[in-house]
Amino acid sequence: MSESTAAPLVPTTSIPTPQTRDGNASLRVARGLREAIVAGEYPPGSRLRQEEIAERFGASRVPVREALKVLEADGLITLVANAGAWVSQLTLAECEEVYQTRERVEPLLLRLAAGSITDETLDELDSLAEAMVATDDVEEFLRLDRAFHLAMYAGARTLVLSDLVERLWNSTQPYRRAYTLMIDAHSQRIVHDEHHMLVTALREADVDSAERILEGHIRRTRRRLAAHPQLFADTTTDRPTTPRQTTPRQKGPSWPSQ
Amino acid sequence: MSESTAAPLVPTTSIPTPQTRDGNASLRVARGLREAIVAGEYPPGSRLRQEEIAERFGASRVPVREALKVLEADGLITLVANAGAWVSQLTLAECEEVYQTRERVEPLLLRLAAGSITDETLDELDSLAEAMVATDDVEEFLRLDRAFHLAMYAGARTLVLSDLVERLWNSTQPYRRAYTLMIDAHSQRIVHDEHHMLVTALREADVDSAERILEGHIRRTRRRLAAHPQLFADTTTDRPTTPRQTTPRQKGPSWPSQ
DNA sequence: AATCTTGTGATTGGATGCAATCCCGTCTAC
DNA sequence: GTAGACGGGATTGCATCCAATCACAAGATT
Repeated sequence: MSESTAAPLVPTTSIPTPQTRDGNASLRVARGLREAIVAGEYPPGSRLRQEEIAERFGASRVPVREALKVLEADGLITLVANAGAWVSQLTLAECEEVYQTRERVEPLLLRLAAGSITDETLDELDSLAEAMVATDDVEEFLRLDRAFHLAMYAGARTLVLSDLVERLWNSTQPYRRAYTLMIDAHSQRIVHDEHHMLVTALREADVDSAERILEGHIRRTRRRLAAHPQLFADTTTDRPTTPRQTTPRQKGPSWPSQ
Repeated sequence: MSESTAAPLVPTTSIPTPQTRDGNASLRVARGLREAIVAGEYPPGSRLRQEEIAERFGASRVPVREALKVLEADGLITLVANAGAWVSQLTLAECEEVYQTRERVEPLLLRLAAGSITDETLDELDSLAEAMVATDDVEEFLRLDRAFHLAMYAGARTLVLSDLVERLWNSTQPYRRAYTLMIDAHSQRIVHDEHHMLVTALREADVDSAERILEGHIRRTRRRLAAHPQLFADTTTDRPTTPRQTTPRQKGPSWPSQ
């Protein structure tokens, strides 16, 4: 490239600041990497190399490391000092913990949001629930499910709580995906009924019922997940049978302790 | 490569690594700064300068920035791009949000911990509750209150949930402190009674009652806080009456949006 | 033959330096 | 007297560079 300039110094790869704009690089990396993990691009246990991520997002390793700290706090990845970063692997117990937390927290968020749910929102919820029945694409199903729940909560003028709920959703997304892949028609029908009952309760402005239905909905999902322990990291085997290839099954705790 | 090391270069400034040890600096900074904020050393609204923190903890600005990211995720501080970091200021609404979340989440954690509470723990809880009545030092009171609750939860073999509860405690600590300063004898007596009832319920292994008592305990504290809105940042005045001296009241949202 | 030791390559952690941006006191205009 | 503009100084954001640590493979010893 580039003989036009006599001085071959200054490599600069043509553009001086290709994407330094956009305000702040670490935010961009955190957002993008979070999306990629939630989308399943990096499955649980994947090793995340700083330089690879840096190159992918057109940044240096410094903002990447800041983003990794954020994602660790999100519970999405696990950092081990001087060793590296891995996408978090949840044990069944940890996943149930997150779901039990959701059972308590999401009904509250729904209550806080219920007041400002409009008729248009209710119609939108109905069509989302319908679309979930119609599709048989797993990714589409997951997207619709997430959209359904977040649409219910959209009216809440909260920051802390909606943030928390989104984190809880993100950290369990891989397991919802794995489970959805093996879901049967019967369970799918139940999910649909529960969603429909939720919209009905909301339409009648019966917040107490809506809370209870939502709690039961999450609890049933948790129970169904618990019936498939093979989806999770095994707690019994401390020494991994797989001698750690590119993905050391458990380099540190699957969830950072602090 | 090279010769047999005839050259005694290597300045090494006497001590090779004065405090590089200790594993990792950003963890040390995050821990120390969190303690300092929770201890009230930096009140809400304080500006946090990277270089000052770096010097305080004997590190450079890079690990400090990583620590700031972690504390932002904790909800303890608020980062604004290209502007700086401030200790988070909660509005009354945000503080109530956190308390409502605690009302739902802490009873669950108590339930999960209840199974492994020993008699010694119960005695310890009793003495902590007694000590709270005895003292009239605010900091001591806060420390004991925190110790009481965390001791109840100590037996829970959870990581996500206990982490979450600790974060919720930390982010509301300044307001508990401000409130405790103006607490009357009557309210203090109620707190003591609730703590005593909690221990009693736990001693009788009545988890359902314990959950309800704990929920009511937190709710009553929230109500008392709400009766003192002057403790919080004001939502009505968008332009701060105080023209921002060292502490710009609201540079961005008091809680990071993502 | 199995285990311990040693050394090399790869990866992470942290310090320094520089460009971009913002804060804030001061000045100007109405 | 109040609101807006402006420029110096301070502070943040990021890239590069170097040291420290770890993983892993080859060799030596019992």
